[in-house]
Amino acid sequence: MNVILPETVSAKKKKLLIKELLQGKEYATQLKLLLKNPVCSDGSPSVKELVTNVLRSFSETISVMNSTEDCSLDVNDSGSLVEADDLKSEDTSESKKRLSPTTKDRRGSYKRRKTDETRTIVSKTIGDTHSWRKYGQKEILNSNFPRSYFRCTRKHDQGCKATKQVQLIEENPEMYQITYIGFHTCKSTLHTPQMVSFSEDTNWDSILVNSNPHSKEVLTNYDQQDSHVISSERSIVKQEYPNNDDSTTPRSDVTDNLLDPNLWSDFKDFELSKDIVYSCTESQNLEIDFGVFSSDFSNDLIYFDESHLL
DNA sequence: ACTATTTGACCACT
DNA sequence: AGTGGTCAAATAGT
Repeated sequence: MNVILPETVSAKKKKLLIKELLQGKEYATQLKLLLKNPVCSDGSPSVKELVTNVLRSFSETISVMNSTEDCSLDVNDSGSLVEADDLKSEDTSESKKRLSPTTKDRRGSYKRRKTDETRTIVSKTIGDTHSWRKYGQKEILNSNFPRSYFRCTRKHDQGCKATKQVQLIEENPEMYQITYIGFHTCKSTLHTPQMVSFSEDTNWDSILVNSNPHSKEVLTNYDQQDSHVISSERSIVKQEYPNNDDSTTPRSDVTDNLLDPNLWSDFKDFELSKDIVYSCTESQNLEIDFGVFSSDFSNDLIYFDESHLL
């Protein structure tokens, strides 16, 4: 495990993060012992309780790390943190709308953000609780489906840098691969981002987490009716759907399916939802590598390489 | 040179 | 009027 905390993370937060990680490690250790010696009826916590605690610790940790965003911080091109307000001041919408005759047309003058945080999900729908504006569509080489580019509608008034790219998956045109780039710094969200929470009623048999330092992909499956198969090389998902009559009409344009309030009412950037495959890459604020953490609940196997912790 | 990504202008819809 | 899609053009990256 390789956690690099930036200078801008306060000592208090660092303390909190370390506390949570240590707690999670403790729970994982207990779990390991319990799995080694399953006949323990001495009042020690159950596997379910321990797994809940481990996941809660991770969720809490990531929530705290994400909360650095709340300080209106963002990352500029050189990788250093800047105030979101500064971004706002340099990008006022109305002043740019009409170019003066002397102003050069700045179309295409952009900086490609190679190191921004990206999260890739696979979903049947492309809508979410954020408001997006489509700004481009392009035929992509070696793909039958065009890629659509969306930006946050708050980009100009709040300097929100979040963008997403949507593309139908070649191997499964029923599913969209959605790549979120950058975090929302706008205040258009309905509630504060929250990590996935696991209740006592969580169906553990239906959850599979498989992550390694190379693929960094997390597959979640809350719906037992669905069957996901994922390749760690690419985000390919093969899925059997619940009876769905419109499955015979492939969608060629992602705008057909922008908003589905019922399906997406609970979806936020960092919330796991039904039918979603998450693939997280590098973080702009924190460089996190959870090392080797794999679990197979069906076989009662769990492996967490804690040597990476130190 | 080529592809991917973004911009700004324009337009349709509500 | 506000919102959001389309599209040609500009530019970054390889």
